[in-house]
Amino acid sequence: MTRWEPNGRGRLELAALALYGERGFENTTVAEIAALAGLTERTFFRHFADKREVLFSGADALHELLVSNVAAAPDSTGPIDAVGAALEAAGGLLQERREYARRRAAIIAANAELRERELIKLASLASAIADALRRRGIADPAASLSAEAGIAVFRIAFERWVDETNQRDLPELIRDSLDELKAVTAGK
Amino acid sequence: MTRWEPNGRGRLELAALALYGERGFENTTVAEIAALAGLTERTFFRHFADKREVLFSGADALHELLVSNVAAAPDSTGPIDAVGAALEAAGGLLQERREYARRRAAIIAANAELRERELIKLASLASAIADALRRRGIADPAASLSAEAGIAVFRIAFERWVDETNQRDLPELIRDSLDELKAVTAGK
DNA sequence: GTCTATAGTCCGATAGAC
DNA sequence: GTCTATCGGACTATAGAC
Repeated sequence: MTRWEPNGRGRLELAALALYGERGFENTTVAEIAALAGLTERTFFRHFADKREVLFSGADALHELLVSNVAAAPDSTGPIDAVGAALEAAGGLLQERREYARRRAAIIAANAELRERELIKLASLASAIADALRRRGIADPAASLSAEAGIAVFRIAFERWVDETNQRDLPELIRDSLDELKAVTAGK
Repeated sequence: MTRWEPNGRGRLELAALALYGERGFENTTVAEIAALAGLTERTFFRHFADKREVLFSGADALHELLVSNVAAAPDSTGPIDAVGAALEAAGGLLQERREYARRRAAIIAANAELRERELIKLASLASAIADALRRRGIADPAASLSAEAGIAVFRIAFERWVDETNQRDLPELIRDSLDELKAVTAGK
């Protein structure tokens, strides 16, 4: 027997997702999330640096997956395609949790502070991808540009994916989005 | 004679820049900024929605300049080049206020909350540019991608520009950065 | 686990410009 | 009179200090 119910962190994440979804991020207090998870406010802040971070702790796994996939691409693959392939693989994982991803996306889209946090997470992702490209021998600014362009491609594909009307899979949308970027920059 | 010194808003902006620069964003209270400007905390929040916004109110002018420049490009110009030309023109304006721009950039770079705010401003800029492209008859996702890619190009050029060691002008760096993106997406 | 500083909101009051 | 800029004080919640 343990003194506490297990997985307090996970319970806090679930409680936050539920309350943010029901009544919105702004109309939810940390005390309410903690109470729903059977914990105290203080414990919430031990697990998460702030009220927003509770929605973003899963991002680390995605982060590492992307970096290792960029590193694992064949030597002959150019930077933008190495990034594209890594994004498609990550998109495959998100595809499997589509309902969760869409609920979370709706919560974030509804609040400016959460959108800010999401953008800085994506920026740090771009920075990590650029590092991985540099380790492949790609010089700057090509490394930074490929990473940033890749993130832009991902964002636009993701937006289309969460659109109710769109039934296509995320990896497919990512591939199309990258192709479209190539067409645009080629002056088509 | 007026009851108040004129231009309270401008005084608040100057006071904030000075204090954020001296002691950092986190170690500055709104009350201190207001006191330095000869106003009260309450008045600060009438002008600016929050403590960060005081650094970003100049962004609106840049916003409109970019949108009108995208709209003004010749019909024959493709989307990515219309965006590129608009960014170069905006870069020319920043070039004229280099010292101010660099002081402000250093303050923002030193604080995560300020970086978040900057990213969301750039995202809204990208969205406005995409709108302008759509008004030129560019369909999505080409419009969104051109706008987002343009912002990525701008960010990377701007980073290089604020680098002490780099003596090149911002418009020139923007042009180079766009050329580099074209090379990367062409598979070079 | 308690205490506290500070961001940010709300209601209202006041004073000058037009 | 209307409009706009200022100030006062009380209030809640976040987030960090102790």
